[in-house]
Amino acid sequence: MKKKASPKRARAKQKRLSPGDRRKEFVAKATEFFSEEGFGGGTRDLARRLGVTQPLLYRYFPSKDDLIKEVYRTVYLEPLDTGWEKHLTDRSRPIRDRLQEFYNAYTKVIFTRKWLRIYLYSGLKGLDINRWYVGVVRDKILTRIIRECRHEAGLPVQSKPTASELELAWVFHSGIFYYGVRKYIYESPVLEDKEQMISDALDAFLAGFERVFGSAVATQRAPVKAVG
Amino acid sequence: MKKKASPKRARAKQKRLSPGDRRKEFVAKATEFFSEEGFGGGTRDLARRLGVTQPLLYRYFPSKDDLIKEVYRTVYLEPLDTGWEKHLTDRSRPIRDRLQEFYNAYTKVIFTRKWLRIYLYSGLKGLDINRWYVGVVRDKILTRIIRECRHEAGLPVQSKPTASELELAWVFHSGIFYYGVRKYIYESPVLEDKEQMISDALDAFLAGFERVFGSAVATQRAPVKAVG
DNA sequence: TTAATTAGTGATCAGGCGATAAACAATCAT
DNA sequence: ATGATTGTTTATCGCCTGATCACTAATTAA
Repeated sequence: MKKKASPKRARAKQKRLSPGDRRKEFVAKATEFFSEEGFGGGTRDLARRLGVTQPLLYRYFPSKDDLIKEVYRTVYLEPLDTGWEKHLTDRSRPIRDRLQEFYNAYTKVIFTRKWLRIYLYSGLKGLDINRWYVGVVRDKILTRIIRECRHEAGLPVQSKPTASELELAWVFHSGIFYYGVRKYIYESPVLEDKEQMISDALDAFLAGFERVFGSAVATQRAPVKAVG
Repeated sequence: MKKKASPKRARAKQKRLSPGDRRKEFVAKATEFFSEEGFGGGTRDLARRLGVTQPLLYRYFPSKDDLIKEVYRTVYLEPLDTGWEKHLTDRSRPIRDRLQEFYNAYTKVIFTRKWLRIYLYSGLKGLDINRWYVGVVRDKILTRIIRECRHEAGLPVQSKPTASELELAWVFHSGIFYYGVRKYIYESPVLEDKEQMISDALDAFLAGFERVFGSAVATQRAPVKAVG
């Protein structure tokens, strides 16, 4: 329903964007901004970074806190599009390959300075969304991993994971997670080959799981890691 | 000017402490305060918590930032009095026992809400003292652990740890560390028995180290964990 | 073209912040 | 006691913060 195309000449100072795009742009840049400055960062500095004036933020978000909540939402939902279960539960493939691929994909999403910082900031705030995410990791990832490990070790897979099993899975998972923290937040030197780190951690976890929880009969081991 | 007739009752309002004790008290309570509120917490709120007025802080510390630095110093030096090497390098005892005892003692110090929060806050700020601490953990703890693991596995112990060895040790260490984060910061339910968590993590780490780096000959295993 | 609508801005407010100076009050040397 | 010293408070300053309002300018509907 465009009557005339004449005014779409290249405006030197094209300020006006469609509301939807503007909002998305604000949230995206605000995520970067707050991830660096922390959520104590000022709305004026944020607006400067966006190339607009500070009051404009309040046309799109009722308050700074609402903007922050939107930042949380987008950040926390980001890793959930990875297609977890597909990797984890396909029993036609060796469990080790499945876990390796899952953590390759998962860490590809969360191992960014932006994501990790927002995550830690919100964790320190004790937000509900953080608790929710921890629950998702436990129920959708770790519980599944344990079930697959049990299956592999010839143990019954029906019952819920024990606290000990869950804890070992958490320690494993957190160890991998913290690789990202060391690299992207502490900016500490790490083993450059991320996949080898995952591979070695997997060896330890799988061996440990079987040693601690495995039945006496099943003593088969995962294949030795491929040397690069 | 003033009437001395008034007795010195009701003088409990104003208390006078020696400067040294006052300072220590301020730093200690400031640590608690900042660990909860973050370092964006206001000096007025802090003073209220101390039971004094806000300007008094500036008689003891030139600025808020100086107070914060002192908080960092005390917090970061706290875990260094544990007597690490004593636990780790006494080869008359099994390596597993040494590691278990070391991590029992170490986590007894750092697994507090206060310590973990200050640590994470300072990590997000990218402070030098945080980098320094990471280096201490690497050089004084992980490097020693690797050396002991090599000794146990019949490998040469002279050369510096490889990047892969260090990484596996980091993943193990971080997994234990993050248990504290989950418990005291995320306030997520964890396995109540901390020492069993350490024990299981140790099983996995030792088994993993040997599997990944161990020579073909040394296949002896650590004793099975005691069932509770 | 014109009128209505809406993205974007300048000015500003109330409140909180870190920090300072001066007045006050408790202690100590004499 | 007296005065000097020093811990503590009251009052306040300048700055920055999140938020609001009236206004301008770009877009759209008629």
